Amino acid sequence: MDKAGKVFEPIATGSVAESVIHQIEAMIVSGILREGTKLPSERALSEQLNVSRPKLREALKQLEKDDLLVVKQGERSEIAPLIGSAMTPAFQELYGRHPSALFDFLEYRREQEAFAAGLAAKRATKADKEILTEILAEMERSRIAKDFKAEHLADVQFHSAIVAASNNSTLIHMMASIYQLTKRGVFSNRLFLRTMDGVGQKLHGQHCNIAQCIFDSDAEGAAEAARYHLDYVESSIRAGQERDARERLGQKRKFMRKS
Amino acid sequence: MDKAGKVFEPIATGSVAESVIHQIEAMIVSGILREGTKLPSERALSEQLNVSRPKLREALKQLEKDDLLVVKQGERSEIAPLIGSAMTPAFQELYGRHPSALFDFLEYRREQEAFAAGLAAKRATKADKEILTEILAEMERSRIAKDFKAEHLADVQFHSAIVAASNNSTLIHMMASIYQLTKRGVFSNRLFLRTMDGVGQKLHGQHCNIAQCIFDSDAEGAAEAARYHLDYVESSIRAGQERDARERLGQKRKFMRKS
DNA sequence: AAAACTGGTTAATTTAATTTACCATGGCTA
DNA sequence: TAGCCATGGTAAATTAAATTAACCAGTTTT
Repeated sequence: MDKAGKVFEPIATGSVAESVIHQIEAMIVSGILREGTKLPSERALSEQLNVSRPKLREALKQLEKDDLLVVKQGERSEIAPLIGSAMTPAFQELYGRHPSALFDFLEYRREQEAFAAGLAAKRATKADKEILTEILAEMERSRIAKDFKAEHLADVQFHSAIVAASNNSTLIHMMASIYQLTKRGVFSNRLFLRTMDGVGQKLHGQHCNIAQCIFDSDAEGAAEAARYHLDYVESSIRAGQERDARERLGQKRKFMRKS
Repeated sequence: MDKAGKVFEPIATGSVAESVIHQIEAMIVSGILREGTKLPSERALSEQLNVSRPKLREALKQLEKDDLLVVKQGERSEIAPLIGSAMTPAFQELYGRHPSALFDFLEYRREQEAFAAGLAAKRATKADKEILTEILAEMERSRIAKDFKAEHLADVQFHSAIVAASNNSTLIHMMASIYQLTKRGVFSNRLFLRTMDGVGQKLHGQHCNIAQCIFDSDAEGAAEAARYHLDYVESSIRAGQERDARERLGQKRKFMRKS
């Protein structure tokens, strides 16, 4: 039995603090705990985890040390910033002004969101679908109220929720970085507002179609609907720009006739 | 954050004894610890597992309680019998005498071993392949020495090793029950001896072919070779039975001419 | 401004595990 | 056949890990 006697491995029951760290890290990676999310109080959290407060604090201290948590006395701990930026602030400024950058950006988004929509159609949970339904309702509310800022925010939340429903942590993270550009208004909001103006109803229909394909677990349909939507957004922006150019020419002609 | 605050799960670091039980049970299910295998002494095992002897004993006592371990003072603990019998002793006796039962048995074995050979071709480890090579050599040795008992045992070991290399615990267990019938001589050894007589060289070649397909990771080839082998065994047994029947008729004719 | 919430610290206590010593049984060898 | 050596069996003392409880300091809310 000497031969078989060497097949056992040392038992390694992790410490309480290690187990806590492991669970919180897993929740960060899977997107359940996003950057900025505040944790419950230490007392509440130790109760939920069924561990003592000193041991919980040991774990939280380690997470703070690893730059995953921000801890301040008197305030609840919160998840640290997780998203780096693919662009420096200076490049973001230039990128936002560069005319064709917007279309490159839309092209990239189109492919990523088609991918995400396909995955979401396969993997979305009941909770994911309810979130999508709520955001769609909020978009419609803010569109009717002509609250463009709220409508724009809801639009980003909608696309972000689809990516979340893909349950692919790498895609979630990389797209969060992309959506941050949109949230910050790297591209002039005027471009988006022109797109929305007059075609909001149609865009809403497309959003509903994407969601319906996800609800129906139609992966190909969801990917195609997402691709179609982003194509439509791009062509609307192009049409708006061309309309602007024609109006500028018309104003110039009118001015020349007066003199 | 009240909503998100309910997403943490209680930490459950298992006790030392629970971890030991878990590891040993996993080794039983995966076939590493077979029935009859003796464990290292408690002192050696506690050293390998890096746990205290009292805690190890606590785990072993629970395994004994679950009928997975046999513990006797002064002797090393051993894995308890794990294989139940699909047949009662009375039915085994009848089954062994029933003429067509042998062919039903071979038919069942043929399909199971083709399945196992295919899996083994995909999954066999280096250790699995070495074991097969060793058993093939032992079979050849005992065939040349005309040690039929040893040859028969090696044959069962060969087929059992293929099943083990499939790494499918359910298949391993169910086939262990089947091979036990063979080991016990449920079917008259005379049938098998007649098969071996005169065709041993050919059967050996088939064994080598099966093994070679497994070494080559040829799943389809391995399954086909296994199926062909069991077909050949069956047809050899049938031929032997027909030869016996003709000899009995010839003896009767000879006796009638004398009177 | 006081109360209530939060994080921050530490000593006392409890629990789980380890260490150590010894007993009982069985097999092997001189 | 007795002694030795292996094994499993038992239990008390010690150590390590975790919990409990109490209190302090900062921030937010009423």
